[in-house]
Amino acid sequence: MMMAGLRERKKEQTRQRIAETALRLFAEHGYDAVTVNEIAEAAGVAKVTLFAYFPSKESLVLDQIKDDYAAVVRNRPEGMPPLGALREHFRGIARRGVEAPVETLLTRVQVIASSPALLSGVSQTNMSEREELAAALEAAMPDAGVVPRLMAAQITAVITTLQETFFQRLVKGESLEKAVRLLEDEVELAFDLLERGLSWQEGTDS
Amino acid sequence: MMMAGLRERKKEQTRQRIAETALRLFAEHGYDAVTVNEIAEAAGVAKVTLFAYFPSKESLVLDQIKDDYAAVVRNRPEGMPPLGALREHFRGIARRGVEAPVETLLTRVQVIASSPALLSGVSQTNMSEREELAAALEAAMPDAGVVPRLMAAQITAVITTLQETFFQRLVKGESLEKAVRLLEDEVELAFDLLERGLSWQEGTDS
DNA sequence: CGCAAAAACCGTACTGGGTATGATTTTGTA
DNA sequence: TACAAAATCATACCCAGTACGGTTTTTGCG
Repeated sequence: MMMAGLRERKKEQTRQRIAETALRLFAEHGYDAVTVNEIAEAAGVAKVTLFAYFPSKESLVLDQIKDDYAAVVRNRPEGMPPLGALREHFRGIARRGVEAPVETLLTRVQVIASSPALLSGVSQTNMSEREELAAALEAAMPDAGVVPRLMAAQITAVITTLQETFFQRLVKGESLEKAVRLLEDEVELAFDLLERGLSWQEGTDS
Repeated sequence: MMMAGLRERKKEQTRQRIAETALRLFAEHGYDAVTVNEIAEAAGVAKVTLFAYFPSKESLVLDQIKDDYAAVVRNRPEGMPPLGALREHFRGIARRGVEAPVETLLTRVQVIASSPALLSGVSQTNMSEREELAAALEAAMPDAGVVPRLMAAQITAVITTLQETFFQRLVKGESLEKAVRLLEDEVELAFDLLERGLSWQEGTDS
């Protein structure tokens, strides 16, 4: 009868417990120094079960970090250019700061930043976002050759850089408020740069 | 007495043999289906020796694919803007086509394209190129905040896209000449886009 | 040449991520 | 209560990569 289940809730709970345990152990001893066996044991499950919930050790940390730029482009209001829609989207994100508890987020960022394997995983995620955005842009502007792909590459790269900068500041101990304020300005700057080109606003240097 | 050695030559030879053997086996049976043990055996060395020459299975294919954009920026002639120097650099690469034997190159590209692990490795390489370029740009235009990093991200992303497009055409059976001709045009287009912005030359679509 | 030191090489055994198998327990429902 | 589906598990396995300790090859030099 689809009771919308006790079962489901228990699964979600177990999943949560595994992820939390993993993050805690990683933060304590470092990503490489913790084995999945230890995580499983500490979370009270078997290794096999852990891998039934998470497809890899990386995914214990990187689960659900993927944003969906392509959807932003597809669902943009009539008459708004793709780039404008994306600018609005990130303006919104920057303005309302970060919703998740800062503590956990910060721990996660620190763990990621300290492990090459995880950083690589992040850039993998970015690459797949880029491909999806490229597909959405190609749909929005057909017969434009490589242009949509070039646009997608530039946009994704810029967004990634903004995120990196933001998180670096948090890791360095900057307050959330200040980091958010700086991010707001940089979102505008970055999209201006995208729209008007790198030769705009250089001035001093040749 | 630093005979500039027999030793050196033999090492280079062994290294070459390992890489060639690996590429051949990967092309025949697929990247995942070949174990490093098999490669080592086929190349007549021990697994340990293979890993003394190559730090990982991936590197058997991805060795030396890294370009050095940062150097292009650092060594640019007096008075030339960084972006102009990079444009010249890639114009040159496109014009003189590909120097390595097309056969081997094509095999390598096919193998890479067919393996997620290798694709991930490529994007890792791109990321480190991006960081180096960012450092060079920051040196070229100090006190510009995030701008150099944003530029580096955009430039690297665009170049990566051009490379991907080029190789995709080769894999699809396009002739080298035609692929090179298209690449030449796209280099110009891509750098125009970088310099003048995405809002330039859109026209049809809003 | 002969010989010692360095460097390359190798066999073996190990670690750790991830998977296959097949058995066992838990849970929703009749 | 009974039963089928789903979740969990112990175990054994595969493969990339490393540690260890020993053997062979190369080289510089007397």
